Amino acid sequence: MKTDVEYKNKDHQSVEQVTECPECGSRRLSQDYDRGELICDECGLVIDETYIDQGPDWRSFDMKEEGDKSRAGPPMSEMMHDKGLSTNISVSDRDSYGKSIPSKNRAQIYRLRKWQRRIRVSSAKERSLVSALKEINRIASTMGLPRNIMESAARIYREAVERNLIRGRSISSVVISSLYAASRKMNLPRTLDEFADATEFKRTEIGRTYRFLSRELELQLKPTKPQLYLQRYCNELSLSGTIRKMAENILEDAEEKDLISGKGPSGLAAAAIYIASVKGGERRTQREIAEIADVTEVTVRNRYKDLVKQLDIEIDV
DNA sequence: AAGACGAAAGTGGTTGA
DNA sequence: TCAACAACTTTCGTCTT
Repeated sequence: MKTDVEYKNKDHQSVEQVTECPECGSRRLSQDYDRGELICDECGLVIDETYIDQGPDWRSFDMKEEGDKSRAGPPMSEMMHDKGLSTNISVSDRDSYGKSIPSKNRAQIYRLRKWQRRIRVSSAKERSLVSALKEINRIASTMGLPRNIMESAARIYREAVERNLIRGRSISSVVISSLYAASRKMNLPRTLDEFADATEFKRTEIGRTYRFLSRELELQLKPTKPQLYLQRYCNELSLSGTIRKMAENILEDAEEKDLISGKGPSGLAAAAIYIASVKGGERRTQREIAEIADVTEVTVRNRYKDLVKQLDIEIDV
């Protein structure tokens, strides 16, 4: 909870200057843009969770080009109801040369603008889409979900609207379920409980709507792998990459022996972390881990006893 | 005193008749 | 709609460090 705070950068100015790992001094850092993280190759420490790709957004095809393309205007985004592509007529009464427009034409321009607005946000569908996208943005921000999840959720929501799946359901329940689905799709899952806590909906409601969306849109998401929780939990417990790797191996073995399916993934992740933390000499109590993973100590206990027994792990407590 | 342990009863959700 | 069911939780007394 305390040690890795120094490495996180709140303001992005200083982010680029990080060239070596504060933990082991290695200069081999890699950027995981999908997760928005800067990670040390040697020890696996997450140096910055909010790393942003500041490179050019296009490949360049020769050396000359490299310098000048760089960032070229806002990217097309699912987060804008028109994907950021529509035209807007300026509000000033000037033409493109900056000369003022004769007053006899002003009325015409005004009408143009009016119609432009109407075309842009035309139907009721469009208008509700705008508010839904705002809602996605709001919830994702409070939960600290990265941009790609928002984009993905927006895509799922759009699809749901197009297929008329909203009928009989509240917009916000579909919004939240889209976010939940997106978080799983992007391999950065949050539990239903986490979404329930961040919103006014109950877990069951979100789950129900999610299953509905999943079926109708054929999202085909596989059950959440416990491994996907390791990164986040280990971070919050200030555990090193070595421990995370150990826990990952344990879960990998468990997966091969078919001990995973049917069990709650967060409980399994918690148990694997507990075993790894004890064996790797960075012990955390069952309670600490249970708290982070949002399960009880008893569950951590039961899962880890299972794993130890079935995988023949020796462990001295 | 804190942590780990495990038994037993309770909870909320799924499934299948 | 109801009962069986599995996973997980709550609670609590006991043992270990």
